Amino acid sequence: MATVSAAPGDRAAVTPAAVRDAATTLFAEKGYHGTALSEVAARLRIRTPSLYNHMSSKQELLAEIVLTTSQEVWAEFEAAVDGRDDVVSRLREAARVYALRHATHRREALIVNRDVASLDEPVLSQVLELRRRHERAVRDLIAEGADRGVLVVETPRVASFGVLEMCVSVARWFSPGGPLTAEQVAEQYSEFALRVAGHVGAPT
Amino acid sequence: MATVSAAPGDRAAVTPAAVRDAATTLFAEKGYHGTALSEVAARLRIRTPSLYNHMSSKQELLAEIVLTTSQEVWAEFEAAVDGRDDVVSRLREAARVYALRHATHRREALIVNRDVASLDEPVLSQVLELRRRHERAVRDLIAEGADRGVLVVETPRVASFGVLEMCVSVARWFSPGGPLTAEQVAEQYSEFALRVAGHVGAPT
DNA sequence: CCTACCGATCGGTAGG
DNA sequence: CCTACCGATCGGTAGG
Repeated sequence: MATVSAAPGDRAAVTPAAVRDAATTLFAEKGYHGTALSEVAARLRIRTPSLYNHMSSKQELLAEIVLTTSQEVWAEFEAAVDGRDDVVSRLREAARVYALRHATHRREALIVNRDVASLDEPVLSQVLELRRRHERAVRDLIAEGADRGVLVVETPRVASFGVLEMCVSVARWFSPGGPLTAEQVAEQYSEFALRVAGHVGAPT
Repeated sequence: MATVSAAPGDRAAVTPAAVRDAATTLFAEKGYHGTALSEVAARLRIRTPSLYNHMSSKQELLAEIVLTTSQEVWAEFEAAVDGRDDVVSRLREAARVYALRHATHRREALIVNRDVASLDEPVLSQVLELRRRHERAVRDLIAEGADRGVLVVETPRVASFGVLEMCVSVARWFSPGGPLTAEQVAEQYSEFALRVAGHVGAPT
């Protein structure tokens, strides 16, 4: 979805998805509070009040972007670990899909990490709950690996933050036009994750 | 410095440092554009126009916070690697001081990473130059270690972003009231950095 | 999809 | 350090 009808030189055909896409680009670039709805409208070549034919408020735009992203993150985690019994390969895949998402959905990732505190309730609580669930699942994975002796960490909680936040930060430096594809970066990061978690024999 | 005269129940004695400290807390919490100067003033129990006895603009507050922090990061890096010839111990110390800073200067770190794009020129360029210098220095460290065979990485650039951004993210989860001290976290993160960089024998 | 317009709030100044 | 006040801009509504 998305980007389709938000192309700079595009004509008419504004849709809710186009408004959301324009908002996503601008929120990612300038932040939620740093973006005026007049800028979103200008990007779509319409006047500010016309936006209200496609959305109900600025806050709703933010809520949709952040909640959808957070739900997808959790769904991708579940799909990644599903059917794998080896804790190391579960961690590897969890890190891979998380890093991959942050390379392929950079705008959404930047918004989630920058503007989550600007959300109104009840969406804020829903998003924080999804985030906690993901953090806990990764922490449990690392703790289990440590118990079984296949991972070596001092503090599972610290290692899980190290792993997760490292993946998140891909959104801050990755460029689709760069020398590496999103998949290649995700592959390297899944390896980094195992190294941070002290996977024996991980180097090389 | 700082926090001293910004205590909630405090009386009078507003200084430039107190204004900057109150702004640092609020910018970190709500973002630069999400913070009104009236909130900074309220925190100091004065009226908004009185702030102008201690600063010249909201933008100047941001510029001071971000530029000072960026300069300190570079100075700390130089001090950390100074006098060490072993590339592994240089990387370890660089990661340690960077992680330590992000545990001890959480507010400033959050502002730098969230609101750097809101800076006016010429400060924006100065800050980006300092950041590039730091990134390049760490990348060179990892590349040198790979050349000498003491580190094993696929792409030094990717590994250096992994290491640096992992350290940065300490600001997003560390709590001074938690079970670990800033120094203990920094120690674990310096170990993570060596693991990511494929330091042979790093696990355990 | 538009023009016209709203109250609220913003950063900042005047002038003491 | 204050009150009084400024122009600009914000998100959003009325009404077509």
